[in-house]
Amino acid sequence: MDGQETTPPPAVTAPFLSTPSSSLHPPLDTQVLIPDIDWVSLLSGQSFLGHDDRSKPMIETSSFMPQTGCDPQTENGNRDKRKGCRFKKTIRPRFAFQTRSADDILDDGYRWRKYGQKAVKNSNYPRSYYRCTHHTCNVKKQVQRLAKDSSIVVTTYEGIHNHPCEKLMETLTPLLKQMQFLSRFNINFQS
DNA sequence: CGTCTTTGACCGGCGC
DNA sequence: GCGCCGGTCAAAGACG
Repeated sequence: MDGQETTPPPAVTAPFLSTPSSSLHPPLDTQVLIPDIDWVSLLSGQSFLGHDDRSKPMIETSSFMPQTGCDPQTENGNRDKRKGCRFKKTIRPRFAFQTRSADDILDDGYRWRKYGQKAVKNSNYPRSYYRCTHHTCNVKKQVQRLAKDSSIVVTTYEGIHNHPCEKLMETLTPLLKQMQFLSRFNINFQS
Protein backbone atom coordinates (compact mmCIF):
# COMPACT_ATOMS: atom_id res chain seq x y z
CA MET A 1 0.00 0.00 0.00
CA ASP A 2 1.28 3.43 -0.74
CA GLY A 3 -0.86 5.92 1.07
CA GLN A 4 1.68 8.65 0.55
CA GLU A 5 0.66 9.01 -3.06
CA THR A 6 -2.65 10.57 -2.15
CA THR A 7 -1.63 12.50 0.92
CA PRO A 8 -2.67 16.14 0.61
CA PRO A 9 0.09 18.64 1.27
CA PRO A 10 0.12 19.74 4.88
CA ALA A 11 1.35 23.04 6.17
CA VAL A 12 4.75 23.03 7.79
CA THR A 13 4.36 25.13 10.86
CA ALA A 14 7.51 24.92 12.87
CA PRO A 15 10.79 23.78 11.34
CA PHE A 16 13.69 22.84 13.56
CA LEU A 17 17.22 22.30 12.45
CA SER A 18 19.66 20.14 14.30
CA THR A 19 22.51 19.95 11.80
CA PRO A 20 23.21 22.77 9.35
CA SER A 21 24.26 20.47 6.55
CA SER A 22 21.62 17.87 7.14
CA SER A 23 19.48 16.70 4.27
CA LEU A 24 15.80 16.81 5.01
CA HIS A 25 13.22 16.19 2.39
CA PRO A 26 9.98 17.96 3.23
CA PRO A 27 6.84 17.24 1.29
CA LEU A 28 6.59 18.43 -2.28
CA ASP A 29 4.06 21.16 -3.02
CA THR A 30 4.02 22.07 0.61
CA GLN A 31 3.30 25.41 2.14
CA VAL A 32 6.73 25.64 3.64
CA LEU A 33 7.69 28.41 5.97
CA ILE A 34 11.37 27.55 6.06
CA PRO A 35 13.56 30.38 4.74
CA ASP A 36 16.81 29.99 2.76
CA ILE A 37 16.22 26.52 1.44
CA ASP A 38 17.96 25.37 -1.71
CA TRP A 39 15.11 23.28 -3.09
CA VAL A 40 17.08 22.26 -6.17
CA SER A 41 19.72 20.60 -4.07
CA LEU A 42 17.08 19.26 -1.79
CA LEU A 43 15.10 17.53 -4.47
CA SER A 44 18.16 16.16 -6.19
CA GLY A 45 19.09 14.29 -3.06
CA GLN A 46 21.96 16.60 -2.14
CA SER A 47 22.55 18.41 1.07
CA PHE A 48 20.32 21.41 0.84
CA LEU A 49 19.93 23.58 3.87
CA GLY A 50 21.48 26.96 4.09
CA HIS A 51 22.74 28.02 7.44
CA ASP A 52 20.06 29.47 9.58
CA ASP A 53 21.22 30.44 13.00
CA ARG A 54 17.69 31.26 13.96
CA SER A 55 16.76 27.62 13.78
CA LYS A 56 16.57 25.86 17.08
CA PRO A 57 17.90 22.36 17.63
CA MET A 58 15.09 20.05 18.42
CA ILE A 59 16.51 16.58 18.16
CA GLU A 60 19.89 15.15 19.08
CA THR A 61 22.19 14.55 16.15
CA SER A 62 24.06 11.60 17.51
CA SER A 63 23.40 8.16 16.23
CA PHE A 64 25.15 4.86 15.90
CA MET A 65 27.61 4.30 13.11
CA PRO A 66 29.66 1.16 12.60
CA GLN A 67 33.29 1.09 13.46
CA THR A 68 35.85 -0.09 10.95
CA GLY A 69 35.39 -3.68 10.04
CA CYS A 70 31.63 -3.54 10.11
CA ASP A 71 29.48 -3.72 7.02
CA PRO A 72 28.27 -0.20 6.27
CA GLN A 73 25.10 -1.62 4.80
CA THR A 74 24.10 -2.96 8.18
CA GLU A 75 24.38 0.27 9.98
CA ASN A 76 21.23 -0.15 12.03
CA GLY A 77 22.18 -0.35 15.64
CA ASN A 78 20.41 -3.29 17.14
CA ARG A 79 20.65 -5.53 14.14
CA ASP A 80 24.41 -5.37 14.20
CA LYS A 81 24.76 -5.35 17.91
CA ARG A 82 23.05 -8.72 17.78
CA LYS A 83 25.83 -9.90 15.50
CA GLY A 84 28.39 -8.67 17.96
CA CYS A 85 29.48 -5.71 15.88
CA ARG A 86 30.75 -2.86 18.04
CA PHE A 87 29.53 0.67 17.52
CA LYS A 88 30.69 4.10 18.36
CA LYS A 89 28.52 7.17 18.63
CA THR A 90 28.98 9.55 15.74
CA ILE A 91 27.13 12.51 14.36
CA ARG A 92 24.54 11.63 11.76
CA PRO A 93 22.33 14.18 10.04
CA ARG A 94 19.07 14.30 11.88
CA PHE A 95 16.31 16.78 11.35
CA ALA A 96 12.87 17.23 12.84
CA PHE A 97 10.01 19.44 11.89
CA GLN A 98 6.37 19.84 12.76
CA THR A 99 3.45 19.89 10.37
CA ARG A 100 -0.18 20.61 11.04
CA SER A 101 -1.93 17.82 9.21
CA ALA A 102 -4.71 15.29 9.61
CA ASP A 103 -2.46 12.71 7.96
CA ASP A 104 0.53 11.20 9.69
CA ILE A 105 2.34 10.44 6.44
CA LEU A 106 3.72 13.36 4.47
CA ASP A 107 4.24 13.00 0.76
CA ASP A 108 7.89 13.99 0.49
CA GLY A 109 8.43 12.28 -2.85
CA TYR A 110 10.32 9.31 -1.47
CA ARG A 111 9.02 5.83 -0.84
CA TRP A 112 9.06 4.61 2.74
CA ARG A 113 8.54 1.23 4.33
CA LYS A 114 7.17 1.10 7.82
CA TYR A 115 9.21 -1.24 9.99
CA GLY A 116 7.87 -0.56 13.44
CA GLN A 117 5.49 1.26 15.69
CA LYS A 118 5.85 1.85 19.38
CA ALA A 119 3.80 3.43 22.08
CA VAL A 120 5.95 6.08 23.69
CA LYS A 121 5.87 7.33 27.22
CA ASN A 122 3.93 10.50 28.03
CA SER A 123 2.07 10.37 24.75
CA ASN A 124 -1.28 8.99 23.74
CA TYR A 125 -0.05 8.55 20.21
CA PRO A 126 2.32 5.87 18.94
CA ARG A 127 5.59 6.63 17.15
CA SER A 128 5.99 5.09 13.72
CA TYR A 129 9.34 4.10 12.22
CA TYR A 130 9.98 4.23 8.48
CA ARG A 131 12.94 3.35 6.27
CA CYS A 132 13.56 4.51 2.71
CA THR A 133 12.75 1.63 0.34
CA HIS A 134 15.64 2.41 -2.01
CA HIS A 135 18.02 -0.53 -1.66
CA THR A 136 21.17 1.54 -1.27
CA CYS A 137 19.58 4.23 0.89
CA ASN A 138 19.73 4.06 4.65
CA VAL A 139 17.57 7.04 5.53
CA LYS A 140 15.04 6.60 8.29
CA LYS A 141 12.29 8.72 9.67
CA GLN A 142 10.07 8.73 12.72
CA VAL A 143 6.56 10.09 12.76
CA GLN A 144 4.64 10.98 15.89
CA ARG A 145 1.76 13.21 16.86
CA LEU A 146 2.26 15.77 19.58
CA ALA A 147 0.68 14.75 22.84
CA LYS A 148 -0.26 18.35 23.60
CA ASP A 149 -1.71 19.08 20.17
CA SER A 150 -2.86 16.05 18.20
CA SER A 151 -3.22 18.12 15.04
CA ILE A 152 0.57 18.50 14.85
CA VAL A 153 2.73 15.75 13.43
CA VAL A 154 6.42 15.66 14.32
CA THR A 155 8.55 14.06 11.61
CA THR A 156 12.20 13.26 12.29
CA TYR A 157 14.49 12.40 9.38
CA GLU A 158 17.77 10.60 9.96
CA GLY A 159 20.44 10.28 7.32
CA ILE A 160 20.91 11.55 3.79
CA HIS A 161 19.30 10.13 0.69
CA ASN A 162 21.97 8.92 -1.75
CA HIS A 163 19.58 8.83 -4.69
CA PRO A 164 17.32 11.33 -6.43
CA CYS A 165 13.73 11.79 -5.48
CA GLU A 166 11.82 9.12 -7.41
CA LYS A 167 8.61 11.03 -7.66
CA LEU A 168 10.35 14.12 -8.94
CA MET A 169 12.25 12.09 -11.51
CA GLU A 170 9.00 10.49 -12.64
CA THR A 171 7.60 13.92 -13.26
CA LEU A 172 10.68 15.37 -14.89
CA THR A 173 11.72 12.48 -17.14
CA PRO A 174 9.05 12.95 -19.85
CA LEU A 175 9.66 16.67 -19.69
CA LEU A 176 13.40 16.22 -20.19
CA LYS A 177 12.81 13.82 -23.08
CA GLN A 178 10.56 16.34 -24.72
CA MET A 179 13.17 19.07 -24.26
CA GLN A 180 15.84 16.82 -25.77
CA PHE A 181 13.59 16.11 -28.73
CA LEU A 182 12.81 19.78 -29.25
CA SER A 183 16.43 20.85 -28.98
CA ARG A 184 17.40 18.21 -31.53
CA PHE A 185 14.65 19.42 -33.84
CA ASN A 186 15.84 22.96 -33.40
CA ILE A 187 19.42 22.02 -34.33
CA ASN A 188 18.26 20.21 -37.46
CA PHE A 189 16.07 23.12 -38.47
CA GLN A 190 18.93 25.62 -38.12
CA SER A 191 21.32 23.48 -40.15
C1' DC B 1 2.73 -12.44 -6.64
C1' DG B 2 5.18 -8.60 -4.97
C1' DT B 3 4.96 -4.98 -1.76
C1' DC B 4 3.63 -3.08 2.37
C1' DT B 5 1.65 -2.87 7.22
C1' DT B 6 0.89 -4.83 11.64
C1' DT B 7 2.47 -6.43 15.89
C1' DG B 8 4.69 -9.21 19.45
C1' DA B 9 9.28 -10.36 20.65
C1' DC B 10 13.81 -9.17 21.28
C1' DC B 11 17.86 -6.35 22.35
C1' DG B 12 20.81 -2.67 24.26
C1' DG B 13 21.13 1.66 26.81
C1' DC B 14 20.32 3.92 30.88
C1' DG B 15 18.89 5.22 35.51
C1' DC B 16 18.34 3.59 40.07
C1' DG C 1 21.41 -6.48 38.88
C1' DC C 2 16.91 -5.06 37.63
C1' DG C 3 13.33 -2.81 35.28
C1' DC C 4 11.92 0.60 32.02
C1' DC C 5 12.14 2.45 27.56
C1' DG C 6 13.19 3.20 22.70
C1' DG C 7 14.48 1.07 18.45
C1' DT C 8 14.51 -2.94 15.41
C1' DC C 9 13.41 -7.57 13.65
C1' DA C 10 10.66 -10.74 11.35
C1' DA C 11 6.57 -13.61 10.67
C1' DA C 12 1.98 -13.23 9.30
C1' DG C 13 -1.52 -11.13 7.01
C1' DA C 14 -3.62 -7.51 3.90
C1' DC C 15 -3.84 -5.36 -0.35
C1' DG C 16 -3.67 -4.10 -5.32
